[in-house]
Amino acid sequence: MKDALAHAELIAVLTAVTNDAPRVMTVSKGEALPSGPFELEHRSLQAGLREWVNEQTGHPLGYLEQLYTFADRDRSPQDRARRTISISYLGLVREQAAPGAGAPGWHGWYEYFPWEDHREGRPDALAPIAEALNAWAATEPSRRDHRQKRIDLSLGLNGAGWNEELALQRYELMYEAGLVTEAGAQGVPGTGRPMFADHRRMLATAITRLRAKIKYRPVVFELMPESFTLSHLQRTVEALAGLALHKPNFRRLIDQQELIEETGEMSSETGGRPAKLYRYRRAILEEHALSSARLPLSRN
Amino acid sequence: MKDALAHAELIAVLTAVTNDAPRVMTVSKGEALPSGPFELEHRSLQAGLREWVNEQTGHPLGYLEQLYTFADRDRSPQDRARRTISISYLGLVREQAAPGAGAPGWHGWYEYFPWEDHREGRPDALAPIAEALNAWAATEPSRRDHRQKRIDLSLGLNGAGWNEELALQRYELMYEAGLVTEAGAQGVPGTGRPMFADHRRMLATAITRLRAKIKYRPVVFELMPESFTLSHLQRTVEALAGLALHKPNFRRLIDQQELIEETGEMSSETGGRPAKLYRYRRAILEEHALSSARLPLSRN
DNA sequence: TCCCTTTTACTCAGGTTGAGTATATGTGGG
DNA sequence: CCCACATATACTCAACCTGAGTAAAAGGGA
Repeated sequence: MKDALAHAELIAVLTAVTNDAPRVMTVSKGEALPSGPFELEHRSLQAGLREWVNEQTGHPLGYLEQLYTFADRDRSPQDRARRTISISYLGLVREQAAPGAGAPGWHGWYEYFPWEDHREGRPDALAPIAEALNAWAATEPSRRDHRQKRIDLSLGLNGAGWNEELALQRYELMYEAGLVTEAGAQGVPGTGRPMFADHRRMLATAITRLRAKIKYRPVVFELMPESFTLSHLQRTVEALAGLALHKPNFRRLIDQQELIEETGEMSSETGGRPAKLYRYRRAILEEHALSSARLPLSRN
Repeated sequence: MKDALAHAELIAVLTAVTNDAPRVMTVSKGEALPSGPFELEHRSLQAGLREWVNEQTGHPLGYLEQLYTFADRDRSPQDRARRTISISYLGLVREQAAPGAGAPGWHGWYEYFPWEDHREGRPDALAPIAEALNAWAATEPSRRDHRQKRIDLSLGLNGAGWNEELALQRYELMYEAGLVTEAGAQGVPGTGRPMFADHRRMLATAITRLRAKIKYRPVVFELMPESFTLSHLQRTVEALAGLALHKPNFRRLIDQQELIEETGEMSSETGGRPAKLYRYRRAILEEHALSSARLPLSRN
C-alpha cells in the first residue's frame, strides 16, 4: 500500500429551526460552512467534530450524523499538490431563544435554495430555472430526452409531482447545467446565494438527508424546545420539508405513534383557541430510534 | 487551519448473489476486505475506488455507493503517530457464471453473521447470543433496563419482531458487550467468523444499507443476470434480506411497479411448470432511480 | 354578545398490505 | 400412456393505512 497523505477536514452542517425558518450555521458572512481540521488527538471523526463545534460555537449539539465524504479535485479550488478530504456532518441544534431577525452566523436554508420552499405553493424562482434547464437539455440533441426526463422528474414538471427529497439532485442538475455560480456561471436569477467551494452541495446533501429522515425517525424533536404545541411541531416539520401538511392527518399520525405526552400546560400565543402543550417522551427514545415515525405527505 | 495529514484508504464491500447466497469479496483467505490507497491522481474518491477494483479484480462494477468514513483510534491496530481514514464503499456485482462452491475470494455473508439469516426461521446461533447479551445486561444494574430494551428490540425478543435492517446495530451491540473476537473476546460460539480490524463492521454497515435500500430503490437488478424468472428474483431478495417472503405478494408488487418486462423466453430449470423469463426495463432506469420500488415484508 | 381564529374531534372512500386458496403447465415414474 | 409431483400463475378477502373533507369547541377582541 503506497503512502497517500491527505489533508483531512471536518465540515459541519448545523441546522436549527427558528420562527418556522430552517437555518444553517455559517461563517464568512454566510458564504461558508464552519469547518476544522481533523487532528491526531481526536478519538474519532465524530468526537473531533463535537469537540471543535462545542469549542467554537458553544452550541450544545444533540443529534449528529455523518453526511458524506468528498475529495473531488475539480470541485474545489485547492492546490493540486496535496489533496483535501472533506468529511461532512449533519448536526441538529435546538432553537435559540428567538434571536430576532437572525443571530450572526445563522442563515435561512431558502436563501441558498429559494426554489425549495413550497409551503405556499410553487415558488416563483422555479420558472426561470425550469426554462434555463430546458434550454440546456436542448443543446445536445442526442441526450435530450434523457435530460428532459431528469428535469421533469426533479422539478415535478409534466405530470410528475414535486418530491421534496430531491433537493440534492436538483442542485446537482443545476450545477451540471452550469446555472449556479459555483459552476462558473453568471448566476441565473433565482438560483440562490452561492457558497464557498462545494459547501452548498453539502447543505443540499443535508437537506435531502434530513427531509428523508424526518419521515421515519423522530429527529424533529432534536430541533424543538422542551414543550411545544402540535401546531408548532407541524410548522417545524413543514419548514424542513418545504411543504404544507394536512393538519388533521398530521395530528393523527403523531398521536398514533405515542411519541409525545401532554405537559398539562396550555399555550395561548396566537389569537384563537389555546393549545395544549406537549413534550417528547424521552424515556421512549431508543425504542423509537429503531422503529418508525412516519409523517403525512402532500396537500397544497 | 492546522496541518493535519492522514493516510487515506479506500475499502470496498463488493457484493454478489450466487446460488441464493449473498457473498462478499475478500482478500487474505476471507479475513479482510479489499482496500487500496487514495492517490493524488484519482479524480474523486469514487473514481479512485472504481479504478483499482477494476484493475485488481477485473469485475465490472455496476452500482457503487459510499458507505461510511471511519477513523476510530481504538478500533484498528494502527500506530498512533499517524491516523488512517477509511472510506468504505458498497459495490454491487453481477453474479459470476456459477463458480461452484465458491470462487477464490468470495465468502458468504452469513459465515460472518450466522444470526442474520432468517430464511428458514430463527437461526440456532441466536440463542447463545441472546443469553450472553442478557448476562452482559445484568452485570451493570444501573443500565440494566436500558440495555435490556436495546437487546430485545435488536434481536426481536419479548414481543418485538425481528427487523432485518438492524444488522449493524446487532453487531455493534455484540461488540460493546465483548462477544465478538474483534473486541478482544474469546469468541462466544455462534458469533461468526471474525475479520481484520473493523472490516466486519463495514460489512455489517453494507448489509444494513442494502437491506434498507432494496425496499425503495430497484438496486436488486444490479445483482441479477440479463434475464431471470420471478422466483429467481425473489430468492435473490430473500438472500439479501435474510427473510422468506410471501410469493403472491412479491409478484404483485413487482408487476405493479412495471420494473420488468417479459423476454418471451421460458425457463424450465427445476422440476415444475416452466417460468417466464423477464428482463429489467433499463429504459426506465433513471425514472425509478427516483421513485420508489417497495418490497413486501415478512412471512415465515 | 357576536365574530374571528385556531384547536380538536369525527367521518368516509380508496388504496395498500398481509394472508390464504385455487388453477395452470411442465417433468418424470410406474 | 397416464398420473402424481412440483412449481408457476391467478384470484379473493379482510384489516389497515392514507388522503381529504367537515364539524364542533374554546378563547380573544370589537
